[in-house]
Amino acid sequence: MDQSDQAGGTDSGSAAPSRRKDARRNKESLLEAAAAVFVTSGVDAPVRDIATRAGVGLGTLYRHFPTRADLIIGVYRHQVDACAEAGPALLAAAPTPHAALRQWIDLFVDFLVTKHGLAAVLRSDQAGFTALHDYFLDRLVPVCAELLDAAVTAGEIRADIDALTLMRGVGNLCIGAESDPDYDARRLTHVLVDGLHRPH
Amino acid sequence: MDQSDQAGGTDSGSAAPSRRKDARRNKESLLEAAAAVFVTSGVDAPVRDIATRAGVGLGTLYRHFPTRADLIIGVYRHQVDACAEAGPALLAAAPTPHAALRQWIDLFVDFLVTKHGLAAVLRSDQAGFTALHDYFLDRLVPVCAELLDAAVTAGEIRADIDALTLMRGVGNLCIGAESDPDYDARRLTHVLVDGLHRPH
DNA sequence: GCCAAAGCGGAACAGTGTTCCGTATCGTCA
DNA sequence: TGACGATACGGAACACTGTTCCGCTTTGGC
Repeated sequence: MDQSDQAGGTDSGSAAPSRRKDARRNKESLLEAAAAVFVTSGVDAPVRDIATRAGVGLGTLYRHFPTRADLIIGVYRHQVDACAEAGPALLAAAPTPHAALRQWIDLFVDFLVTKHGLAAVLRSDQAGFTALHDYFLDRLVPVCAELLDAAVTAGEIRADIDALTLMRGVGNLCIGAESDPDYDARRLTHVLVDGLHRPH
Repeated sequence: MDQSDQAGGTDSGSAAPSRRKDARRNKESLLEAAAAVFVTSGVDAPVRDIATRAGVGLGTLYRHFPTRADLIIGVYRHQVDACAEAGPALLAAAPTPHAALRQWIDLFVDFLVTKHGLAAVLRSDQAGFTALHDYFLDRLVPVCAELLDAAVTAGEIRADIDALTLMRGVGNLCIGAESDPDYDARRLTHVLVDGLHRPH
């Protein structure tokens, strides 16, 4: 897992990196610790565990990441961005837009099901998680919309499901997949995507 | 909402109703209070709220319902049973097994999306919720399997999705539907069920 | 080296689930 | 009817978690 410059340059809009070296180092430690703890205990892991592993106090954690969502975004931003960027490439390479959509959704599903509890928390209505929700949606929905539009234009699929709804559906289908070998989220998302096909 | 004899006769396997009138009355009060609180605050409502509304102590609540899942089952048992019983009737009445399946799933979806947070907790991996999970599955999966089998036998749908997987998928698609008017769980489940159609 | 600004740590608070046990109530039997 | 054992009651107390707050420390610029 690589998040070597989360605290650094490419922050989209948020606060500039601190001038103080210790602050930058702590933020880095927190991201590393969070990534490790997320793997073992899921994204719901106690905040204290993360602070302890990072060797910082709770106040420090909360200053750098006011909500758990900020921490999760920090840890997974790179992977989400990579997924977003894969969309146009797939569209160019795949035989049909529908095939591209299917492959892109596979990518998204693979990402989600390997992050213990992420799909669930993405769906959470708890206050404070809207930032997480919004980040994922801002980044991925436009890509999904592009693929969807292409498939609609090609006459491959029905037009009454918008990108947001589809993304939420796919995200929901991934909930719990990581902790239950009998539940095949990938196959179900395939069925869902198949169901988009124009009835004829 | 009617749960007038939850404490009474048709308990499948669990403890016999208490000989003491106060105990029976308290159990009844708790079910009523829980039903009311679930409507306003969701199935995640604080246990204390339920005990307070029922006018009993926490110990009493926990004695009658050792886990939140037991309480939820108590409150919704009748509706789950009704849904289960509707399956064969639909199969007999609908023009095709696939149509029956679709209607039955609509029934299930309507039930879930009107119970604030139920779908989410159904999917929860937290210890103690397995009883809830199991109750729903024990009751509904056989019905779903019957509908599914009929549709497969009729050659209407693919055979590689089992009832359990489908039920989980549908349940997942319902998560969050009650709190977000833009998310159309019913339509998505239709797409999913459409996707079951044999590719030709 | 000095100092204001920035950041740090963790105690303290608040909300929740869960346990436990002294006390009150019930149903029964003499 | 009165007494007695079984049953159930209530809520204080504990454990765990998220979140806030503030006195103290460290840093970087002068």
